[in-house]
Amino acid sequence: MEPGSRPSGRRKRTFIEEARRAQIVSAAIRTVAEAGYANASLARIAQHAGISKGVISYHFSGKDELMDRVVEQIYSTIADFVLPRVAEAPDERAALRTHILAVADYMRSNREQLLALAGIFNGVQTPVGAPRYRMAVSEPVYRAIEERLRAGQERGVLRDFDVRVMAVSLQSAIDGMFAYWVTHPDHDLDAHAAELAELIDRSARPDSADSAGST
Amino acid sequence: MEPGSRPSGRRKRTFIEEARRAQIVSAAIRTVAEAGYANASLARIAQHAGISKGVISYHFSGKDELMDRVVEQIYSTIADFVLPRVAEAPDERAALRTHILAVADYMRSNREQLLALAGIFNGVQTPVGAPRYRMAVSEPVYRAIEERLRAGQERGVLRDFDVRVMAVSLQSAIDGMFAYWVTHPDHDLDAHAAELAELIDRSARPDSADSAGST
Amino acid sequence: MEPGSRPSGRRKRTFIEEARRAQIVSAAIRTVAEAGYANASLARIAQHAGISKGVISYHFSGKDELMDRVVEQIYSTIADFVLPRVAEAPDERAALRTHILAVADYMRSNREQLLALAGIFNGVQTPVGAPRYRMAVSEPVYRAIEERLRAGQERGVLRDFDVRVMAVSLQSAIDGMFAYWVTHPDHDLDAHAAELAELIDRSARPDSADSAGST
Amino acid sequence: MEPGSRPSGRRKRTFIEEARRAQIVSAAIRTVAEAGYANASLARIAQHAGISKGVISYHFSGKDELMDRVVEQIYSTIADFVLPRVAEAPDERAALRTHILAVADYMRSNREQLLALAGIFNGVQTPVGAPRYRMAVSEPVYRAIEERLRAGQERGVLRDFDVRVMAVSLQSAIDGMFAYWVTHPDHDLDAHAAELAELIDRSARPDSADSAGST
DNA sequence: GATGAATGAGCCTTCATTCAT
DNA sequence: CATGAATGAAGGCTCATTCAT
Repeated sequence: MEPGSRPSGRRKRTFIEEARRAQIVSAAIRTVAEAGYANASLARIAQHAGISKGVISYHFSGKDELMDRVVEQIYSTIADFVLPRVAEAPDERAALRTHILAVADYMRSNREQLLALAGIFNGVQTPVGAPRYRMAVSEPVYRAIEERLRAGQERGVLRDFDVRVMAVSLQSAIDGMFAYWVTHPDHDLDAHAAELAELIDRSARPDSADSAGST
Repeated sequence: MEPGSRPSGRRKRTFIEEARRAQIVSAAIRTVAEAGYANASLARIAQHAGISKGVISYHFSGKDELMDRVVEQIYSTIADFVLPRVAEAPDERAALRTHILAVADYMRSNREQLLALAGIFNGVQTPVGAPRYRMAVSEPVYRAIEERLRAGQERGVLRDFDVRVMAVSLQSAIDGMFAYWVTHPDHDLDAHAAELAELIDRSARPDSADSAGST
Repeated sequence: MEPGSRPSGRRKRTFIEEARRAQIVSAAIRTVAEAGYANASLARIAQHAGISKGVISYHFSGKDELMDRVVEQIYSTIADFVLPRVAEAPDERAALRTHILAVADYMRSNREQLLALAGIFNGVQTPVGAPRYRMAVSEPVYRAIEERLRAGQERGVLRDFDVRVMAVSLQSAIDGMFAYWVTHPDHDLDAHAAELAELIDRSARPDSADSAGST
Repeated sequence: MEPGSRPSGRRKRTFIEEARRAQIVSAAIRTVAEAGYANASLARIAQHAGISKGVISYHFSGKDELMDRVVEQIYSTIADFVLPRVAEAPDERAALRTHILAVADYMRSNREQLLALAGIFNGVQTPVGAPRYRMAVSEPVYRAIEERLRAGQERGVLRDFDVRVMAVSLQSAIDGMFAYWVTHPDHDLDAHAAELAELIDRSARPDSADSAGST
């Protein structure tokens, strides 16, 4: 019975098997980042990993599953970096600023993951046009952000905007910042992040507030 | 002598040829929207247009040129709709709001163009990962927005933010709005647009201002 | 009724039609010479001639007929140059030498025709592998040469070799000379021709003869 | 990791892979011989070999490499047959005769190789018209022949002709003999070869010599 | 007579996937 | 567990040819 063939059966994986999967996922990230999703054939990924093409098929049910794991892995790595920092912010308004700066901070040294994500997001589309990855993966992120926003609103440090719109706009602006950075490698990412944080803060703070409290 | 073989010579096109090109571009938009860039093969596009595959090669030098024309066409159509409305706004601060609402207004009835654009933007990538379309095509848009922003700053209706960051963030938030709408067809696009306009206005207006002047 | 559709009906051609055919044949020669037979598409030939693709199909029944006419035309032009010179040779032994030198003389200033011929000869093959052009076109040439050789044998100025083998070898050595010249443009064609003439003379002259009589 | 993708690294090949490559090369020879280079598509070659089209792409980097290997293989097979016989000849003058007879002897039972070579030589052309195969492949052959000729001249068994012209003419006459034979299957190849050997001997022997010494 | 337009077959290649070893 | 080998579909593209205008 092949490992990849079980959608939910979740068999225990051997250590060596996990290692191989991690190695392949990592090679996939590098490959998509370098060559784009369209050119990231299993052959090229295997070559990057220094293994044979068949191995990938053995460990993953197909290209789709591999890409799912890639996205999963990147997201969880980002979360591991960002969440602890955000948790330390004094309040939800400050957390917004921290969130933006931390993500930028992380991505500055992990461009490959950025490129891979972007490549996969738009490269893999279901026929009906609904990008399956973006949705499946973004929803939990939106939820988490919204929860924080709502808490801030209740506590009075954030004004009463639509949390979903804010979450979507925030995430989009961050993505846009990265996209711009990718095409303009000399762009000052940290300065951009700081400026964006200011924009978001102004759009989210209560009417009476000025910007004093959040730096 | 095939039409597509002229690299730059810009030969005069017959009426019927223009019609065919338009028909093919339109079919390409529909196809990319429905199936994603990766699956938008010339065969499928031809099928959508009800013509033979060779016709496309006859009228366009290749898939790349076709996609260039698609992007070009969509952008100019959007501009034709949005720019006149923006020009009527009383000042640059109001223009920001108008811009967002107008684009949303247009896109509400032109979802396909949206999907096609998104598909092409990330589907066509140069090996180094720099999406060639997005950059080439976004730059003029950024420039136009920036000019307006700077004018507003000089006139004092907008505060002194970094115009490039604002332009990128604005455009991203709009794109994000559409992306969300695409995956959530029941989402209230106009309400989202109004809310986004408010966010942007708050982040762009001078410190002393309140939201009174722009509604 | 289209001109090209008559295999043997030989309708009278208008002057303008003949001009077009000549123009197309000439463009075909240039194209095959430059790009090789495989790359000499009707489109490219039409482009060379500055006319539309359809014109060729109108005047010739197909690519095959066009190529037939090309070969025909080149052969007859060569014959027009070579035969008068050969006819002036004092005897058949001298004629051999003259033949070689005259052909070389002609080809030196008509490389394109050479290249075109070579391209067509091997480019167009019938499925059974018997190059149809070479045979159909070479036979009369062999016949003419053989006739002269036989006359020389009867008159005693040539020894008693197999005339067909001599004709084939002579023609091949000439072709080989040109082929070599084509790939080595700096090669001294005239010197080669003179040397080859000596080789042939030695192999064809009667046993008792020395080379004195033929220079 | 596909075998064909290694540009020069010369990886060790498995036995089974070599077998497949040989099988494909052999099928290619048969196909080109039967249908001509232009019609020898990978599809037809695969069909001849009884395998799927993809297999060829798997084992060879492309059609070009396959054809290179075909030429290589044929040449080395011919050399393996001819060279030992030539080496046994008493002197260089006799070697010339042996060379012609041996090649004819070999080709008599390997017509397909002949046809394939001819097809490839002129089928594959660089745009500038310089047949890449013929030159690259013929030069070493010319060199080898010339060396022998020069040795014969120094030893006094051959007269003092231009060795390059002789090599080209000899090779051409042999090729012409085969070409004729191909189009005239009933032609007596051995008789032709004997007659050609006589022609060459006469053109190459020293002035004083008669044909006595070489029969 | 000539053209632009359209066709559809065929080309070489790449690819995800399967399978025997 | 891993590999090399094979498959067959699909991709973009070129081409000779046909035909209405």
